[in-house]
Parts: sequence; C-alpha cells; structure tokens
Amino acid sequence: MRKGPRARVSLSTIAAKAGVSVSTVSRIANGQLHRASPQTVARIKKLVHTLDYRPDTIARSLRRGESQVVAMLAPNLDNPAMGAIAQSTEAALRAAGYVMILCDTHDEARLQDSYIGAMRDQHVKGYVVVSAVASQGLADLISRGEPVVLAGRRQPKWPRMRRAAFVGIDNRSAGADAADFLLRSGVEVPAVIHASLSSTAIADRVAGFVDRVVSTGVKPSRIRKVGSNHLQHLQAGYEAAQTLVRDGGWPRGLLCASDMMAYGAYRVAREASVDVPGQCLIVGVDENPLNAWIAPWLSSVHVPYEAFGEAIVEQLQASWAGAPPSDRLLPHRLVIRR
Amino acid sequence: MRKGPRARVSLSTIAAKAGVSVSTVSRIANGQLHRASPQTVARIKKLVHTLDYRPDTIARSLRRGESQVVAMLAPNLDNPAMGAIAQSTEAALRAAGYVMILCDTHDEARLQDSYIGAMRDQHVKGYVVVSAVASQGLADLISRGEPVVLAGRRQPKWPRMRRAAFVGIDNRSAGADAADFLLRSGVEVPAVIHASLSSTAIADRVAGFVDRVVSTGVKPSRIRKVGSNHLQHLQAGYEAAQTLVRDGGWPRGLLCASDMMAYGAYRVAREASVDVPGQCLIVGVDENPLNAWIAPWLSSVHVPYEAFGEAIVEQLQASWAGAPPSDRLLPHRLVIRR
DNA sequence: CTGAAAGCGCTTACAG
DNA sequence: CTGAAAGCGCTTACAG
Repeated sequence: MRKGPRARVSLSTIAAKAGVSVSTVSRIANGQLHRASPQTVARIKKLVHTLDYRPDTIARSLRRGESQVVAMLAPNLDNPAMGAIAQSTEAALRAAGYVMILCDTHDEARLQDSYIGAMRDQHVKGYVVVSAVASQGLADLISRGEPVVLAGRRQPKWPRMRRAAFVGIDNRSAGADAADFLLRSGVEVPAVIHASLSSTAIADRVAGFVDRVVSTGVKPSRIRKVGSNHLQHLQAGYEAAQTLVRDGGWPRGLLCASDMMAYGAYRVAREASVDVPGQCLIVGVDENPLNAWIAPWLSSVHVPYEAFGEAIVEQLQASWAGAPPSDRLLPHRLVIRR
Repeated sequence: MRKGPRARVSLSTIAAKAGVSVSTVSRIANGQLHRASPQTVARIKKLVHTLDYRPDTIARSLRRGESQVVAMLAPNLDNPAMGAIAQSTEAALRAAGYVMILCDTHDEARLQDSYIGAMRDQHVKGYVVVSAVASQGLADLISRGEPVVLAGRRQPKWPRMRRAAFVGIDNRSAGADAADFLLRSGVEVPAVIHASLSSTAIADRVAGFVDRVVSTGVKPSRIRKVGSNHLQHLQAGYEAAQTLVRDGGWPRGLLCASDMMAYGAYRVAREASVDVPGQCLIVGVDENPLNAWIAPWLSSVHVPYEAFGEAIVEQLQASWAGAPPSDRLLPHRLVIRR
C-alpha cells in the first residue's frame, strides 16, 4: 500500500476516531502504557501507527518549555575544519534525538550576540559555540547557567563570566610537538607564522611552540614570529610568509598555525621556486584530509574534528544533567610527510 | 548601563506593568501603531525596549501555524562545495529573517526521508534539498505543494512527483566546455572518470562532455569512461583513475567529474611519476578555492556556490508567494591552469 | 483506568 | 481606541 501525502494528524484526530480523550491518547503516545487498559492501549497504538501520528514539536516545546533543537554557532563554514565539526556534531545530535540550527558568526561579536538572542527566542536546548569570540551575549548566556559547550577555541576572557564546558585539543602541546619535530629534523631555529592571536587556539599553539624551542637553549629573540590578522587563513599565510621571508630570508623549518596558512605559505615558496620540504620543512595544524592527496609536502598536527561531535554532545548531556562544566581534551598526533 | 542576564519578558509582563491588555501590547509590538492612542503606543514601545521584550517564536509559530525556520538537507558537509552552499544559504536566509536547520542525509534515501519527517514536525517554512536523492518522502513533500528548492542536483525521477524549483548550473554545458578545452589543447580523444551516475549532476556533466567530443567526429566507443560508486570522491577518483590507466594507459587529457575526484586521480599520477599537466591534462569541476593555492596543475569549471544561497532564498520566496516552480541556472566558467 | 480543565505565549476576529 | 475570549496542539496535575 502506497502511503500518499496527507494532512496532519493530531491527538484530537485520534481521540475522536477512538472515542477517548486526548489525555489518554497523549499518555499512550508518550509511552505510558500502564495508565490505560490493555485494550485501549492496543487500539490507540494501532491508530497512531496507521494514521502515522507524529507529535507537533512546536506545541510540545511550548508546553514543556524546552525544545529538541541545539544551536551551533561557528565562524566561516567554508573552512574544512569547521565543516568536519559541523558534520560530526550534527550526526551525534541526531543520534541523541536532537536537531541542529547552524549559525555563521563570521567571527564577529555582534553577529554572535545577535544569533544568541535569536536562538534564545527559539528556546534552543543548548548552545555549541565553535571558536567563540568575547562578547557580552556569550558572557550573559554562560553566566545565566545555560547549557553551553565551547569548542576548538578556549573561553575568551570577559569580566565576571562563569566557566563553560570545553571540547578541543591541547594546543600548547600541539605547538610543542611541532617544534619537537622540526628540532629533531635538524632545524635549529624554526620560525612560526600565525593568524590573529586573539584566538586562544592560535595563541596556545604559538606559545607551546616557542616555549619548546626556547627550552633547547635558543634565545627567545632569535625565534622569528610573524602574524597576520587576515580572517582568511589562506591569505593570512601568504602575507605572513611574504613578510617573514622579506625580513630575514627563508627559514629551514616553519610552523604554520593552521593548514590553510601553510597553503598560503606554500604559494610564496612556489612563486620563489623554493623547494618544500627540501629547503624549508613546513608543519601545519589541522591535518586537512586533502593533505594526503594533494599536499604531500606538508606535515601536520592531526586534530580529531570527526570526534568532536560526540564529545560535544556528551558535554551537553552532562550539562543538562546538572554536572559542572569540564574540559574535554581530545588527543592530537603529528602526521609526518617528506 | 550594563545589561545583565535576566529572565524572559513576555507580553503579559509588559501588559501588567503598563496596565493594559496583552492584546494591545501584542498589536503594538507587531507594529500596528494606529490601533492604539499615541500615548499608549509610546509607553508600550518604551517598555518593550527597556525590558528588551522579544516575542517567543515557539508560541508565535504555534499560533500562526508557521515558523521562521528553513531546513537544509545535504549530503556530507565535509565536501567543500557543500560547505560553500551551506554558508551562502545560511547568510541569505539570515538576511531575510530566517534561521537554518542543517541535516546531513549522507546521500541516503532513508535518512533523507527521516529528516523530512522530522522537519515537518518542526513546521519548517521551507526545504532546501542539496543533491537530493530519489525517495518517497521527497516525492510526497513536493507533491503536497510544500516550498521545496532543489540545489546542485536536478530533481530525481519518481512516479507522479510534481516539479520543484531548482538552483544550479547547466552541467551538460559545463561538461561540454571541459571537452572543448581539452580538444583545443590538442587532446584528440580525452577520457573521463566519474562517480555514481545516479547523480543527475554527474550524469549531465559526462553526457555533455561525451556529446561534445563525439561532435568532432570521434567514434563514441573510442571515448574511455570509467566510473566508481565510492561515495567519497577522493577515493572514487583514485580507484577510477587506476582502472582507467590499467586498462589503456594514461590519456593525454582527462575530465574528472569533480575536483575531489581530480585530487584522487592526481595521487595515481604522482605514484606513477606521471607529470600533470605535462603528460596528462586534467580538468575538474567545482573549482575548489584551494586549487589556486595548492593545485596549480588543475584546470576546473568554476561553479558559483557562493551565489547559490541568494538564488535559493529567492526561489523559496517565490514559492511562498505562490509562484510556480522554476529553474534558476547560474553561470559557470572554466578556470585554466597549466 | 479515564477525562475535564488549565495553561505554555502568542494572535486575532469580535464586541464595545 | 481597547479588552475579553478563543484557540494553535500539546502535557499534566487533579478528580473521580
């Protein structure tokens, strides 16, 4: 029997057909099978099935005061890392019975707050903020005790803001691992290029890297660091690498704070016919899956974005259960290519 | 004055403070300024502002029978093209006052239908289906007259399904353009590799390509075509290229039905030390923004994904206004690198 | 075991 | 110009 399109079936439709009250149908539809006679239960269950009754989530949300919707706020989705987080989070939420609203904050406090407001109006059940930026709305949201999970970038500073749960990697340690690799490979004083340090993730990577190099006896002032505030990391990498090279020539080894920046730096090398990794050993962070296919010259710290989703949902559920916020650090690992 | 966290403000909160009925507050909050005395209007507007009243969208949706939420169903977000569509659609929806729920269908009919059902329960105001797959739920949805916009991939065949609006490029013509380029470059009989032809986008590209080559007098049987049903286009490209080369050596020119497939094919070439584009000229489709940075060996048909969002929202709005479904073909163009 | 009633926050014809 | 009332579809204490 083909199931064609039909009009919506509500509790009252079923109640009328079965000759019982909506209360009874509601209870049975919600699985309270011991609050009605077995006959009634059987009859209603059958009707629910044949008529394909599906509860109106809007009405349910209004009544219960909570929805099955979780908001994900993230900057630029066109970044592959962001896509991987969105993908895994969506899958994990779905598995847990939730649905995800996606908001692109463009890394701007204003937009982030505007979305936080809109999501609040939607009575979303939780907030996943990827690469959060410091803002009043975020501070209020967290301080109000709403279920918030920060991902990728640690909590930005804001006066009197409470702590929120976190999912990400240990970026300091990732930076240190990259430094180790370059040092081990014979690079005495590796350089580093990075995007805006207002991102705690970037700042941590750079700090971990520098500390590790310094620990081998290198004077801090000898480590060349160049930043670019360009939001687009491809462009940021291109500009920062140009500056770096102009001011002191090519380093033997270079940490790029993200793979996208490494791609930008690669273009500078190509334009100057500098061999990578022969003349300059480059390490990125993210381990974009494309590296294995088209960037065989790039080593990179793998960040398990595909595992973020599950961890994020666990953090949300902990929050719903009333647990205090905690950090969840996922393992990273260096992928070497040369 | 710092605005701290506070409890929700409802119409009745304001009504009580102002000593008027909720009806009056509702009207004014909804901009019906000529249905109350100027004094009342001023007083209410001020309260709305100072208390930061924001209508509860859930309650409003229930009452009005429609929401401000649009569902986007798409396969694997980790594909950069999908990310670009999601990004631009989200931005265009936001500009129009809507919010986007994102659902990952994994290119599976079952999941697609499950999400269609869930979105219907949410009373979403419209559906954007990127790379739709043939399914009962989709057919019902469209036939019921719901606002549906298909993107990227044309409408799949299904018995008695009505037509839906579409946004995408002319894939036949894109395939023909790729063929032209290879022919012009001196490749007499270019080959093609592709993923599953059940995607109309892929099938159209291949058909347009073959027709164009045949039109120069080449016998159809001489054109080598190899497909792979692997969902991951990187892997599909790798496998298809391997098969192609094993069965007849490297062609002088090759169309890969997507950039991701081209990346897969590139790895085969690299492993065999075959020079690209020197020995084999490769054309992809999508023009992934990364090409300019790390795939200087790849020519590609640019697909304006960043423009899809706006076109999609226009199609949705046309549908809401009662217009019949139409096709919206966006311009593509070949980007040459060698 | 079952149902009548209240209420979630809003909108909107209707009456005055 | 303003308000009382009904109702969107559901859930849930309460009464019987």
